[in-house]
Amino acid sequence: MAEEPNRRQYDAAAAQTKWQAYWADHSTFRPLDDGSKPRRYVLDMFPYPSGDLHMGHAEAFVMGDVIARYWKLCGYDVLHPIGWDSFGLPAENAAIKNNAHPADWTYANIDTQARSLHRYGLSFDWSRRLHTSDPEYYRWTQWLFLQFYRRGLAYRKASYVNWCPKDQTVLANEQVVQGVCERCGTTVTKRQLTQWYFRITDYAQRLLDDMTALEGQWPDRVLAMQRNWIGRSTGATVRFTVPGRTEPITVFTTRPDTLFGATFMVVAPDADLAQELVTDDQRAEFEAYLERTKQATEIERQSTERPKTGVFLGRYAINPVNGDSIPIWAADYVLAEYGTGAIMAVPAHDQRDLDFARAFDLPVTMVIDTGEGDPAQTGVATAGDGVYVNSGLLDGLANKAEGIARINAQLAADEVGEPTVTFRLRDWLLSRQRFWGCPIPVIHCPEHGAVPVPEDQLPVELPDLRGAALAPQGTSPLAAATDWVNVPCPICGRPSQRDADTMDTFVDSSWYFYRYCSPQDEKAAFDPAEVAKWMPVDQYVGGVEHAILHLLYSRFFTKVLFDLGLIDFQEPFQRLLNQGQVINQGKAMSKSLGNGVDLGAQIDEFGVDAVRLTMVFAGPPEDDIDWADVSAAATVRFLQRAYRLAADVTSEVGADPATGDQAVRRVTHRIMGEITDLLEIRRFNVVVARLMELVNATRKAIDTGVGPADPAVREAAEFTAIGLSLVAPYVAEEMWQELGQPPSIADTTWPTIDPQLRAAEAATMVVQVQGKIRAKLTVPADITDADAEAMALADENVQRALDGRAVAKVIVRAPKMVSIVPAK
RNA sequence: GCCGGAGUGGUGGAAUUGGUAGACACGCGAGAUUUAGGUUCUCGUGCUCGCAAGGGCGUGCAGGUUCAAGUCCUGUCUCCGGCACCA
Repeated sequence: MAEEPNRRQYDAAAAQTKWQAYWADHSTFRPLDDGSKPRRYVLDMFPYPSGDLHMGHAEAFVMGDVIARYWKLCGYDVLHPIGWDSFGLPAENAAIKNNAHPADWTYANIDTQARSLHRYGLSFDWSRRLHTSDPEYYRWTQWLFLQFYRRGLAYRKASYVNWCPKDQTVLANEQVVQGVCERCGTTVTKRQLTQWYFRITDYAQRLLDDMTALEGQWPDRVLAMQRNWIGRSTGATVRFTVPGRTEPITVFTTRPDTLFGATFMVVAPDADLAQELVTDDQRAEFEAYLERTKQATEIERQSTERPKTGVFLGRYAINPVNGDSIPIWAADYVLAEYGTGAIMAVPAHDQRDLDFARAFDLPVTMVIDTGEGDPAQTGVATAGDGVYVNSGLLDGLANKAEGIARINAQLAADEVGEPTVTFRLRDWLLSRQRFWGCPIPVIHCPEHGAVPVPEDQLPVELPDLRGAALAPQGTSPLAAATDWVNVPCPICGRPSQRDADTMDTFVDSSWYFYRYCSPQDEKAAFDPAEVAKWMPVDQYVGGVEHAILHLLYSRFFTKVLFDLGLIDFQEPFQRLLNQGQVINQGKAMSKSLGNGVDLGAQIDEFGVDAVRLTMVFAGPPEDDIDWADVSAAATVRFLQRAYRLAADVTSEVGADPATGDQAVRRVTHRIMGEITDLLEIRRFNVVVARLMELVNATRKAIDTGVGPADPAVREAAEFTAIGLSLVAPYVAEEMWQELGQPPSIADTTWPTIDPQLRAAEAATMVVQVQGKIRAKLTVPADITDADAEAMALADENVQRALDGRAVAKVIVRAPKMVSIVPAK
């Protein structure tokens, strides 16, 4: 049945079209940038342009939008920009398939997403839009790379790297998840390659230390994950002399106090050290073992259940504390990349060492008696506290900290070791053998080696390759583009080659939030003066999937920019909000499960406001939303109810609410006060619940109370519209217009709450006798303690509960509660 | 194993500093409107005993502190997320 035009109904589709145009025409969400207001920067993690927006985007963006719109109403000059992280593999794969250029697919998808973002009613400043794949952007990614290079923070190194056989490219450590490629799920293998790295390990301690400032501002789990990833561990380095070798072997241990129990050593088979130590007699066996190790996938290698394997290298080392000669083995349970790639094995007190000792019949010496039995017999290594035995200077001691201190002192005195800190974090491998990324601005000259491209020749633009020319070959497609690759050396002019790899796309996204501050700058990556005005970011919003990669890299970049003197702060994001996922029927949406929910279809059916409001109301922002558990249809009904309040108000614009009904005002101010508090602590779902209460209360006031002409009802309806504008901006604009107010509601101000009105609502007072509630009395909000007590004792239910007993004690918390303790 | 988080009705979830457990919704039930279905509106809805008035129980489990515990303390179980042969 066709609806007649009705001012008591709002038409979601028409409102969307109308207000999108209005906001664009009036630059409603472009910051004034004139210094007249305090500034705030709200940043959403920028999307990757793979197809249209999905439900997950919708949830993330609405959370950021609530904050941005709230701050704008509170009188801040809000920067809320948007752009695209537009380099990356899917574009390249699409180009190969369609015999096209990756840019075709990329920019077409960006257009699609941009239209959807407009429709979704987000308060973005579109004038600052950027794409990381634009030469105007990646020119400065290259420039930043060169600054890192000059500071010695970008370097080339040959080593075994993670290799994805499907994508035919190397991966950063952070991109290998449980032994498989984070992107395509293929099992990752190892390859020896010479690649570019960023020296993020130099910043490990600072990255760790500065997290204390983020405590309470970032989710605990993100901080925990980063700490975990950085993996600081304290211990000692100990040098073991090796007969027949000038250099000692250095190991790292967290338990130097167990040194007397070190009965053998183990080196990583793929470390250079193993190659060098192995005797000729053992070489054949070692080489065979090394080959097997290299072929083992990460998954096999990481399996804890896997039996220990290894090979004796034919050499011995001297235990520096007791002079014992101990054999040196190679085994793949020792990692070449961690510590020094060699360990002292203490089988009695480390389960891995004990498993190895038992497998190869090596001696086990208990040096800490924990009373749990000798590990050599039980097969269970003991790691707890106990009394030192067989430990020379430590014998009899029962304190681990003291034991470590004493042995460290001894090692220092003998000049064979010292306290040391080691990190799990490894340098960031940034080369990728792919086309659709930022070219590394380096030219390899036979004479001068790696030569930076002069800054005035940036950007090094990508050549026009398409289709099959982009197919994975194990080397970068750029290497085959001879016209592009072959260039003269910038120093000597000799025939040289460009570096044919591109950068990890996480480099692009590690600084985009700086670019937003001066997006059209042609002279610099960013204008330090603009950055000083807006940054650091006040609120960052995005998925927890970036808890380590993107956020750690961005923090690293920020510290380097600080060291370069370009900025004066060391953390880029002051507050972080991780919104949850949108799932359906208990599971992540996926094609194979057939449980996908299409955002566009939801919007077509319910309207943008209802979809946004449903997302916000579903639960706390960090929680996952199961779309099967929520009802967008119910939200549509609520929005219509809210709209009808505005349509019903009959008082004049500007009618003084002070002349209106005070009971209505008390409810309005109490609820809006609560909403303000809830916004500060980001409980947006409860904000919506309170708005529903306000709508219900105002409805009642109109229908069965003071009626639509009371100025207090106008105030309630206006406050409702303003509160609603954060979440459901289109219906809020319609309400605002219906109330006779000039557009846009986004240009009004957040209501001032009258604290007296807020506090003055009548309260329900609970009376407890012996801790049990015996009465609920309605009392004035300003009741005195004495009156409250008297009222409580006068209540007949209370008297019945007292049952004639005398009152021993009364605790009064007027106007909420009176607690009576009877005498025994 | 280590680190982080969470356990509240049939469901999603509320509950600043200890002070009415279950706000607000969904769902469900009853009624009104409607030719019917849907919509809309009203009332009810933690469990339990009771015709009722009014009791008893109740925030994973077991203790404790307190006039008062979802909230604090001790122990314990379960689930989710991250890391993990990291020396």
